[in-house]
Amino acid sequence: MITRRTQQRHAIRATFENAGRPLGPHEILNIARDVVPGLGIATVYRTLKKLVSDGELQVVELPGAPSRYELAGLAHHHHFHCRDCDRVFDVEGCPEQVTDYAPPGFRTEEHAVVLYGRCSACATG
Amino acid sequence: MITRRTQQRHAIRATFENAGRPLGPHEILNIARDVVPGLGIATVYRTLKKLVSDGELQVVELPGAPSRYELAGLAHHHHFHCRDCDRVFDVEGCPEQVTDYAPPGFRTEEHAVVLYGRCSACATG
DNA sequence: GCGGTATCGAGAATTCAATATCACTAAGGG
DNA sequence: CCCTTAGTGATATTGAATTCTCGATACCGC
Repeated sequence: MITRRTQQRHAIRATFENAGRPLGPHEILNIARDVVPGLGIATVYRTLKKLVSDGELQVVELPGAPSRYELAGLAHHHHFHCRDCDRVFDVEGCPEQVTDYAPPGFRTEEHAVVLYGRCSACATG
Repeated sequence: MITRRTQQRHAIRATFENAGRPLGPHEILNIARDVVPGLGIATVYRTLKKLVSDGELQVVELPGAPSRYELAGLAHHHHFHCRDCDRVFDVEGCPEQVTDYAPPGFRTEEHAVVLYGRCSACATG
């Protein structure tokens, strides 16, 4: 099964490289359609799935919201979810001692921090 | 619209008071059925909705998982999600400075921390 | 260029949490 | 105890995200 280099896949990859933040399927669709007008949502999902299983992208799950996707291999970071525009942004820095908060006997393997509020664009308006 | 005191509603309330941790609809169903054998999932959802709008319960949203519910009015805290048994537990303590991590210009209003790993029961086995 | 086939696009289908429907049950005031 | 009706249980339905189907398209090795 040879992997071909299609416009669609290229446009989706480029979308992530330009965005610099996690993107949802419909965000990707809207942005990548500027490059590939006929792009369909099925192709977006198909491509996301492939890029994730190829290790190029990572799934970003958030409370009460559909998954976002971001480039794999980024340094450990967390996320900011804007309540106005629903966009998600990366947040640098990490309260590493959070793992100590687990009750006695619990084995903590990972953690996630999500901030909620208004992004700079929405806080201004 | 008079509110009646039914066995079902009482059993569901008692379930939360005994659990001491956030519960999902099916967890509630299973536990409360020990008291009210015929209990149906529709009643669980109906009752949860009512108790939330009455301010008795709060919704706990978690990444990539159906909502849990917990008693309202608890002190600020966070959550631990066990990857083995899928149960959620409360975690005391809070890295308050996390809100400072937001990028410049962002207005942070709230935050959530979720720990992942094995709860004490699952870590032992 | 040609051909084989990976990939695409549109729409149908699936999944699963959550809600609605409706005939039946039972809480509780009189 | 009786009657009204809030509440219940089983099941159908919804809604949103995601996946599948299938005929059409376009990579790319030859």
